Amino acid sequence: MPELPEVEVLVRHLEPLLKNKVIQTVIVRREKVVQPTPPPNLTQTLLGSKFLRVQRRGKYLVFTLRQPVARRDYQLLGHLGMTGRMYLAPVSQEPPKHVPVEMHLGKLKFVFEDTRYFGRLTLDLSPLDELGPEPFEALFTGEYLRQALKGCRQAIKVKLLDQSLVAGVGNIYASEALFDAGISPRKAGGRLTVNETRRLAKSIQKVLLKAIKFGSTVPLNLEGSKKRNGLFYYGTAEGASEYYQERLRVYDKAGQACPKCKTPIRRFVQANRSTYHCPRCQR
DNA sequence: CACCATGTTCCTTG
DNA sequence: CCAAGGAACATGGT
Repeated sequence: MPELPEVEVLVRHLEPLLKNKVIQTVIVRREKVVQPTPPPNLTQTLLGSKFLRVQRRGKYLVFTLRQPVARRDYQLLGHLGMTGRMYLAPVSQEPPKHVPVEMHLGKLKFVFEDTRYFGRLTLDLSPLDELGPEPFEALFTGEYLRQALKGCRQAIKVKLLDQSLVAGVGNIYASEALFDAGISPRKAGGRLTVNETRRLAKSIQKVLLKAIKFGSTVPLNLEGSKKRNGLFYYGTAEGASEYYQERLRVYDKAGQACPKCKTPIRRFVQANRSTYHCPRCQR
């Protein structure tokens, strides 16, 4: 489940559910997911703490908690990796196969499920220091991109995955944004014209915002116990299939007609990841 | 068995 | 030190 829009939708979903809940039990089943915080350290810190708020920064979830006794506020950092999910469930519910961390909050429990264990739930906030601007903050403009890409010889698609350039864009929305802007994913970052960086900044915002709106509109299945169907990758609840159609325009659509010019969409590999584009619309 | 998968980090090479 | 490329991490789906 994880690029900026998915995390944003999840954060909005979790915020009211977690707010003011007190942690009564912490279960760490996979040390790796919590590191570099030692599990006993994490458990000791969290026990008795109350959730104050849930926010997003890039693809990270930032939980603010309060220890009532010490009267200390602190933050917990979450990341979903490739397959992470976070949701509330009845304490009595049977835990699924891969749940690295679980916290009991009265009759409900906060579940961090992650089949591949690439995600994180830790007290180490240092990854936040490496992040570039949020796509929706005022600083993020075509001019910013132009400056930041100066002298860059790496392909723009690959650069968009660099979280220090912009925070939150991942493999799906990188292809989508470049398609929307009509820019070749192969073009070196430093060779984009002023016009192109302006279009790209706008397209990134447009594509992410559209996805957030989609995720806030459609009934989602955030527990994700069902399989994904490739159209909305964290899965929708029943009866949402009509919304599916136009969500993504090029990602995972190799061989299908480009929505603008009908040329078949192509897939190729950059930096070990799939890129999708229209060879005619994106020069 | 082969290849693919929403992400990040580490190791090598130049 | 920097940039770039590739593999590793771990599990599951097709």
